[in-house]
Amino acid sequence: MFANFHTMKIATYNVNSVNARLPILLRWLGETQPDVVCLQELKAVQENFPIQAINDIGYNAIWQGQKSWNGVAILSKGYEVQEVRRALPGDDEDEQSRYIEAIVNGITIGGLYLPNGNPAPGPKFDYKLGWMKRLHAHAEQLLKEDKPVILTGDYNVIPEGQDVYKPERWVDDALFRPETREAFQQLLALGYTDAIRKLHPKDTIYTYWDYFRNAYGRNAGLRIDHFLLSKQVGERLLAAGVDKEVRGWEKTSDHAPVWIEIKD
DNA sequence: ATGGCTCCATACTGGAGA
Repeated sequence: MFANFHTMKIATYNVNSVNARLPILLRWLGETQPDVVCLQELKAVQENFPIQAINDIGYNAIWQGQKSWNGVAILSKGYEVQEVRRALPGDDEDEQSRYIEAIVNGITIGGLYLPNGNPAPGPKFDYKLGWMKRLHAHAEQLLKEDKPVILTGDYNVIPEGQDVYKPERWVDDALFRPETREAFQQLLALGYTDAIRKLHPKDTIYTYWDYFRNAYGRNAGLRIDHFLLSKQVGERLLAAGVDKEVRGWEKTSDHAPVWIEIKD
């Protein structure tokens, strides 16, 4: 007999402007039908989020916009998106829209857009490390609640050398510096699992290719969009991957969507 | 080491991204 269970598909996608990317976003959602989606880099103020077009294909959403940059959203088809917070705790002065959290089908889902941090060292790198410290504290707090947790989005962290096409070129970059990688490892040490690496420990897997020099055609990429799963979710993990072909579409983002499937 | 490309802003140029 086969086990009788349903699956739930959760995706993350840095769209690099939700309005510039709307045709591609709608096409990808229509083709892949994820149950839950976290979006980053909306690059739209709150009232310019294309909620009508998203509702029209069956998704509901919560989002936190910002003028020009940043912006995050959580979408779902078939589940209520129960908002928990729309900022990362720990700094009331931080006005950048980089974190949103909801309970969806009993799972706490944090959608995040971690700061880039370049140039490093400097104030932007300090902001990145401070943000990671706040994320660590919040990630630890979430584990104390009796709910499964998924923290997903654009981490702007290259975890290891195998996650970048030429690691020696990135040693001084904010995405790959020792402080950044150490902070990411400290998140995992709390008890979170890197879903892609758990299921594909040796594969070369990228989620981002820059717009320059035919980076996608040469597969000169980075793995910087991640799924961190609490133990309760990690035990339910069935599959994880990257919708790499979307990066090859016309007028596409520099990131590709990343997804997991879990038992429901 | 640099620049290549794409997006937004009140725009014919600059900042940010990674």
